[in-house]
Amino acid sequence: MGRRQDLVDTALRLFYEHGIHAIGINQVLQEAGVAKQTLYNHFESKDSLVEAAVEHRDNLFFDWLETRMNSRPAGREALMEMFDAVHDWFNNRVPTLHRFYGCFFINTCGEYSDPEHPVHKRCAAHKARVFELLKVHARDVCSSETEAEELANALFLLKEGAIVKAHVEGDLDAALKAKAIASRMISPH
Amino acid sequence: MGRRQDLVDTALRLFYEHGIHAIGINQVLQEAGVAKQTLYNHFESKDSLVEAAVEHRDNLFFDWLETRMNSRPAGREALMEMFDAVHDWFNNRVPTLHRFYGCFFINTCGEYSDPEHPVHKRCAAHKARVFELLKVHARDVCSSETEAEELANALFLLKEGAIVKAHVEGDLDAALKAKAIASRMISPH
DNA sequence: CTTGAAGTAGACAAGTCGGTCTATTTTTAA
DNA sequence: TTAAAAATAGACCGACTTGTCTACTTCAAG
Repeated sequence: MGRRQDLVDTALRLFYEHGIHAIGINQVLQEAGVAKQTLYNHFESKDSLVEAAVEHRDNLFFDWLETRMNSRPAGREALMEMFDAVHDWFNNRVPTLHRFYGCFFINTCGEYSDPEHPVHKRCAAHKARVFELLKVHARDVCSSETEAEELANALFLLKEGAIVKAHVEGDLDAALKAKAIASRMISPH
Repeated sequence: MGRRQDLVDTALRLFYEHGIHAIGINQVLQEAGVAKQTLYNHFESKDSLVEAAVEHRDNLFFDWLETRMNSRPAGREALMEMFDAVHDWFNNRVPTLHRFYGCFFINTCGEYSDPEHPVHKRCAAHKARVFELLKVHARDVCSSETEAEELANALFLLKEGAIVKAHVEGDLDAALKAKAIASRMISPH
């Protein structure tokens, strides 16, 4: 599989579960079974490993969500599928995404609050990417671009809110509640 | 003001801006201008200082929000005021809450993912408290308890989503967008 | 078979971590 | 005024931090 990917996989898993500053490079190396020099052969610093982990998570998450939404008929059903998908995620039915510890990008921005930091920017880029995916599907049920933008925004806020509620409060049904609210927003009823 | 409160204030400010694991006890001491032994006189460990900081932020935030909502006529206007309040927060017009770095409780749960950890529990308790506040005001515009619960839930998700969008993506109008969506949910139009 | 790249273990550096301890000074109250 | 309480500076502890360096091994391609 390659040492580099081993490092990124292990780093992501540990960073996601415990936060980035709580995890030392030595722990990543030990759990990945890789020598220290190999890490600094592939990455110039811990920060660049962090960036790689964020990028990896971006692809992992986005591809999964896109596939799930595209697996349903275009329009209303595809949009609703997003909530079913994150519901599965919250309830640990998506091994690809690891156990649920909230949103890795939200958590990471909590540790990199400076919006100009490369890591923060990458997290923002991920959210923008997901928002675009939502907009694509929103257009299928809206008669104008403005309307699609507004619907995508509403669904996005509900989804983010559900992630937070599920993680902070441990509400495993947060996604279903968000879905019920979203359902009323998408015509036709 | 008391050394204890100096420590809690300083710790909260630093934890909020940089994350908890990124801030060492020595930095808190230096910026608070307090000796190390004094800290361990008031707190038995860093973790208990963290708990105190979370508790302090809970009161700071809740009292502020409650006051703002209660300053408006009961019902629809009080509910809408929540979005204006967080809009001011996002745009750094609430000195009490410091500069905006997202939600301290969400960020903190990103570093304390174990739901049984006292710090995580305190964050969950804060969110539950805010939810109850929302429910109180939702009852004023709803004809049944079930309806009030559902409305409060929708507004809560929109608010949490807006916080995330404002912080991660730097969208300073996220609260106003959430408000527009919420507005359509509250009868009478 | 050889050569060079890639990986290994582990010592090492310079600094920080949370936390303890001592010895001294300041503050508070009787 | 005096005695107790609280705060101070700073040494110290062992463990851990990111990152560098050396010396040795594994492995693949020509």
